Amino acid sequence: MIQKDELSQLLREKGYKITKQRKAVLDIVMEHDGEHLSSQEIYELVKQRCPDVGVATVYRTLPVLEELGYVYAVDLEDGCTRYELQKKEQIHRHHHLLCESCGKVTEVEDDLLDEIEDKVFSKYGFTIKDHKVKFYGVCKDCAFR
Amino acid sequence: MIQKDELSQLLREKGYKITKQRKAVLDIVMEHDGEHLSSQEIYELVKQRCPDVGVATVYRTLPVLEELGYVYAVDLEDGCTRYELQKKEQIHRHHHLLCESCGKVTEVEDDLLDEIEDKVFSKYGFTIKDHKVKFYGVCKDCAFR
DNA sequence: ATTCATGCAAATCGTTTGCAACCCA
DNA sequence: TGGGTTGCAAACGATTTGCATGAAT
Repeated sequence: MIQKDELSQLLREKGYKITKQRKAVLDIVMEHDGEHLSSQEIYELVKQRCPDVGVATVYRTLPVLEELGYVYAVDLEDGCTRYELQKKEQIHRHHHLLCESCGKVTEVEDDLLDEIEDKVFSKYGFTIKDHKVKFYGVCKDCAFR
Repeated sequence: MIQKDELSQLLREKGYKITKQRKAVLDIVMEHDGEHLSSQEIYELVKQRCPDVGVATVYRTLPVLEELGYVYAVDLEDGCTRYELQKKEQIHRHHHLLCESCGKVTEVEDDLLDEIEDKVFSKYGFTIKDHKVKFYGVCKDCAFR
């Protein structure tokens, strides 16, 4: 598939070697678009398909995929690192809504941070490349209980 | 001091007992206003003053102080939970700028999220109570290297 | 042939927990 | 008194590391 060739190329560009383990990890993450799998969960899914893959390899692969722009880490406050597929079209990652009542996590595609990012640059001289935004509150379903 | 009496009252209201350990932890955090001490660092500072305080107590106290509104946790991506003094006047906590070059952390007092918070409510029915915002990029000093 | 990547197991490290002793209310 | 709190040490769990083997270039 096209994706695979792209992965090979990106790996090559950064001086990384092309291995079946790296392809396997990317496959799993791509097949779970829209989810926030933890490193452990990714490991277990990879393991189902390639039983001879070790945990360490998965833990070493994820940051590589992040560097290549395939995934990014999210912290959903449950004590582990989770990863999401990075959509190509998006420059910035999206925001997350964390419901304090039911724990549900909702994605917000709207960015809307341009104003504050401009202000941050003019006031602090800080050039923003990316952001992580989490909102805490109560989701629609829980509001009526 | 006034603060101490206030702590006692808040603890009492929540059904917690007033102990010298809890006062000691709050003292340390208040004396380090503007810093982002890790739980471990807070423990060490408390320990200097009260050598008989255990780690577990500090780890159990910090979430209590957070519940009372004295502090809040920040994740500066270095593998540990850090705490900041919550300023009374502020409704929301402030944002953080993380320089990818020198690692410096800068605070941004401006909130400027009203627009997006309104939009999130009207679009998702999600009632926002608080937020955590981190910006990644390059600070002024590093921009010229 | 080199160099980097892997699997395994042991090691790390921040944080949590069980429990008997303790102390505040 | 009685139940929340504490200190200690052991337990935990996610992640990392050392190292010999194995695969990619």
